[in-house]
Amino acid sequence: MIKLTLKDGSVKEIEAAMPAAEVVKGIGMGLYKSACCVKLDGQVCDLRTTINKDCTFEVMTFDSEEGKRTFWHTASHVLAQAVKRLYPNVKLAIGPAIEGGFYYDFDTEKAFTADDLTALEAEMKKIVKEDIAIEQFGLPADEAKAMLEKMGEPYKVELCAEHAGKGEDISFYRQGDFTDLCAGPHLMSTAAVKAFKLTACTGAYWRGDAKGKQLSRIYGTAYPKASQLEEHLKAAEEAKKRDHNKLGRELEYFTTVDYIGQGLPILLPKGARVIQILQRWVEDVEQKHGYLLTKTPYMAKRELYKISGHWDHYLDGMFVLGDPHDETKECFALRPMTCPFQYQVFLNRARSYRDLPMRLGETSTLFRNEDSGEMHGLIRVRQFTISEGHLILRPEQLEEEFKDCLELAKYMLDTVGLLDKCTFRFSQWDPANPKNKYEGTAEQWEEAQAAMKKILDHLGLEYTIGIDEAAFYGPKLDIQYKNVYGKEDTLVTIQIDMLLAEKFGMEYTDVDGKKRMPYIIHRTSLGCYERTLAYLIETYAGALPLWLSPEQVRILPVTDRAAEYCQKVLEKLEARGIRATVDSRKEGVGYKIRQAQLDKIPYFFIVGDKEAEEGTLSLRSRSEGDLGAKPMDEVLERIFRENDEKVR
RNA sequence: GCUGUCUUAGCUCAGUUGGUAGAGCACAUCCUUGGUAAGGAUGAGGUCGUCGGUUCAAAUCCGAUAGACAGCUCCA
Repeated sequence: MIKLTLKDGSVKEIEAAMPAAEVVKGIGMGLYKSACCVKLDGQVCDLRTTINKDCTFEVMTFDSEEGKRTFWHTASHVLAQAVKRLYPNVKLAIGPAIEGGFYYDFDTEKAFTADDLTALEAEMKKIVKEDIAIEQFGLPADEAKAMLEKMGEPYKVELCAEHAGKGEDISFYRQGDFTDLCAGPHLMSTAAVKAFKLTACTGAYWRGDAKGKQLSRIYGTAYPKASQLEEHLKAAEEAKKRDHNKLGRELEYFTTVDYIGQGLPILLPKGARVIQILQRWVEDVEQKHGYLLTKTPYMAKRELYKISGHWDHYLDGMFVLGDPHDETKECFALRPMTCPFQYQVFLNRARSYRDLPMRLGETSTLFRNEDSGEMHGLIRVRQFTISEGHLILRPEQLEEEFKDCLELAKYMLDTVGLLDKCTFRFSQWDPANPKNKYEGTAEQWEEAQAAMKKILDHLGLEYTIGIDEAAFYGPKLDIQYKNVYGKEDTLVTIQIDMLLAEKFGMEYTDVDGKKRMPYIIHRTSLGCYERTLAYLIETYAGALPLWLSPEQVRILPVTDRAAEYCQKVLEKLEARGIRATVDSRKEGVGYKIRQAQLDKIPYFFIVGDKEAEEGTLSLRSRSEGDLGAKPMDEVLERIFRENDEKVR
């Protein structure tokens, strides 16, 4: 007798060992039909797994993350089968489930294009209709290798070789004429993959190595029901409408010009205004947090970057003025970071422990010659301005100061309304990194990472770990944000650096009169203003909170008889620092309202004879619509109050 | 940098198998003083991203190049 503890706590007994699928059938055929995989003692397992001992038994449907992944993984096999049927010479690489769907990488003579997807979808439809049973089998490593070689799948042979060392059988899945090396789990039949769509085809490197072979990747998504697929595709369409790269241009926050160059956006008056508001606010808040404002040069001689190590690591990514390799002549480079410039402030004279912590802040413009394929709207650019800062510390100050940096960043992200959707990543080095990216000794890295881990754990911060995501000089805490396409970038970073101080000969005299080397925290509070603006536009769909709106109030006169009254109201608004305009064009009030609404102005006043006479304002908000006529002071007071609150 | 797609008026897009370009919005002028999401009329605006090639003839076909988009790789 085998005892299975179900999700609801009840116990189901089975007479003898049997596949999980049979157990699920026993619970109910309805459940079996929607089952994707099972969790046995918390482990995700295939429905084919034989149950031969007591365990907890949980059935995972498409509603669960694990169920989705199994479903999408099978969908990727259906895709691969279709590709093999239509293009027998194509070689298979890998085809995992990912967030929101799946992809499969293929090695093909000619890369797939959007036109090929239609034919592939049709073939997939056939495979689903054929209701092909999916079977799993294992082979000893040498037999597996021989079979894959016979099948002519070099990438699979390579993957097989990797698994061979473990001494276990190599797992395969077969569905009719298609067999794939795969650890699973998978659905029981192709029939379940009812609604699917191939969404994109792109290039992707084998094993993520840009020097390696480039494969042709097909992305797709799939659902049990057509209605779910429709819903997903619709949601993706809706998300695209918030794309800052589109909306930001439409609303005239920024633009780009071919002959200025890639990654060099022009901030139009609205975008420039928002960034100015953010900058002034950040500088003021940082001052209150004890930061000393600095202003350092935008370029330096090559020698500075040689000391810092950036010359060796990032020469290709710098804008160099002069011949970088001609040592007989002076050579400058635009700065790609602020660190070594700001260190000079500390180095200006001999320092004592009494000077520490020294918190340096700067609104710093940086230049990085990104690869041509990297630029994206305001998110990835070649010139950007960051709320940069470096803290120079005694080692015992590290924890408290790091905590303050994090608190400050969280406060700022919360105030602008981005914190809710941020995630935290502890970016560590990879001791096995083949690119030889990291400097310093293993001991130094272990020390810095242990220090950061301790701090993060003390704070109880939830974070993921990013191996090989560290800077060359130290580990980072990255605050990540996703754009409307789901692509993640770093919004804010706080880094511990135990290496650069030594390179620059930074030291302080400690209490005991001995010279010691400080620790350094590299940090930003609100990140790059361009990127932050991009995320604000996407998060708010262009309707920025009142305090960040470039134009906060627009006054719409109904007739020019109200001009004088409008002017009076405008002056009252301006006296309190509200950014307001009067739309005095000779247009109908309906037309002006439509314009104000499309421009996403937070509040607008409709002002005609009635209001001028009664001393009122007809208030309209972009979100609540017509709010009716109210006494002028009441309306103004409401706006002043909301503006001061920085409410979202 | 790599793979794929794309580039026609300020914006969104039409433009049949090659025969030197159209619409809507926006803009300008005039009329309209109009009350909660588009009042009317007229007009201006394009060497079809750029350069080169094929052709009697190129927005249309070919090549190069610059931008844009998605993904990969990179991101101090």
